[in-house]
Amino acid sequence: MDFFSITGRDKNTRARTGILKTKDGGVVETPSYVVVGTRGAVKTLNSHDIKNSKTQMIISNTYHLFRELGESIEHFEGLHKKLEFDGVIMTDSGGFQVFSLGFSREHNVSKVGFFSHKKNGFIGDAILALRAKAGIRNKKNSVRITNAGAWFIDESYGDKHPIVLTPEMSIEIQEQLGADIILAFDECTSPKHGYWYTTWAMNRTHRWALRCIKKKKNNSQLLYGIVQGGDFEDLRKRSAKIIGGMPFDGFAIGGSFGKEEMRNVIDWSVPYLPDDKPRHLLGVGRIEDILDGVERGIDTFDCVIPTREARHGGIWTRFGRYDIKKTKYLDNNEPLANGCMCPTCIGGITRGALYRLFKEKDDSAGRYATMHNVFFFNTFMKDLRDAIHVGNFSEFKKQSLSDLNSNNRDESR
RNA sequence: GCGCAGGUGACAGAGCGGUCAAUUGUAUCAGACUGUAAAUCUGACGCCUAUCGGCUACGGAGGUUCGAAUCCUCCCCUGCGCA
Repeated sequence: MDFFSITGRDKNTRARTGILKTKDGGVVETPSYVVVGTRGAVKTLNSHDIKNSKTQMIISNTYHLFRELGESIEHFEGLHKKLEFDGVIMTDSGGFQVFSLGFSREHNVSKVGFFSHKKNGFIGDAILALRAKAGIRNKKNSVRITNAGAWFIDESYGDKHPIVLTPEMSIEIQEQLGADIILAFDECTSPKHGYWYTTWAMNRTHRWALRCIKKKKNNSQLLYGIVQGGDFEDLRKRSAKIIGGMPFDGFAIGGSFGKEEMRNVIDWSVPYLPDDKPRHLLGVGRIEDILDGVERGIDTFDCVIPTREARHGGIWTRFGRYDIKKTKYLDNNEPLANGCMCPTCIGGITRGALYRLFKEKDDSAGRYATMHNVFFFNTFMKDLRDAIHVGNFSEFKKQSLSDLNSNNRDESR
């Protein structure tokens, strides 16, 4: 049962290093970045690319895989086979989709902060009628939440009837998907919800957590509980205390909140979570956020930023992000980042070359960019671990932030 | 030379009497992206102006009309067909 061991601590903060060993022999050094592979694949990458980009962990998603696999999930080969990945795999429970397909759309809020623009797709009358029948008032919201579970009426799947996901189903599906670490089914709430709704939802998440624990059969998987409670101090503390007191193997902090609130949320939650178990911060992964999280005792992070932004032409370096699609990179023969040892840069793909691939809409553009970004984030985590090991975390954080901010003047490295 | 089809903003291509500085796509520029509704989305995109607004524009020159990218005449140019 000793799957997580702490190997080092920072003297002045809650930052720590550890080793996470799963029951199938997967080993991860923390703090670590979890690469997102929602549908059982890291977009644009093959298994070699994933490995070559130094990936230790991948997270896939219950909701999307369940929708995609349907009945055939019974014969699913398992995520390790699907991804051809022998590192550690997590699955999200589908709890985030309760939010991202639900109130996120209704309230126009994202994981951190608000959407800067509205995204309005066309929704057919049949879907709207189904939603109305299910008691969903808002046109954009496709989720009905009850104490039993969540009902999805998703226009992108052209649903003819609501698709149910309950805590029990989520666990069952996650057992079939076969990740090393699975998550309790929770309700991620919106910051636009008030105190009472957030309390109500949080209590429901707590009850769902118990149902997940009860349902779980597979002993080779580790189950994490999820702390909710919005951006309310007393709720976060209560949730951390309650979830932290349940027999989970690890803990995650979830929710949608503002950038400033995020630090508070972690500070309120972490002290109530068992110190000897791993702590995951769900869906957060900008460099500055990682530094803030690690400083506050977070061990693992997952985020779409390295992969999604890569596909959008965003190239990460320690000086921040730049857009490789800008014309000024046309004849630039430098590597994506100076001294970078990622497969893309080592492979001789220069900025000019990648610029051209993006302009030609070549499929490999996203792949090269993704490999670079994933490698960058993973390497950043390695440097961060090393800094903690040598008692240098605070200096590392300061230097990293200073490098990031220098991006305003010169993003050329 | 004859016949037909055309010439619209960087390009492609709508519009065919007023609501047209002109739909749309591409390109360009700027921005966003945090448990993936996302290889996506938003905004700008003739000139001047912070804004109101003004100015110049739909091959060229005239004309008809209160009013023309849209109708008429002539001219120039392009593509296809026939000689």
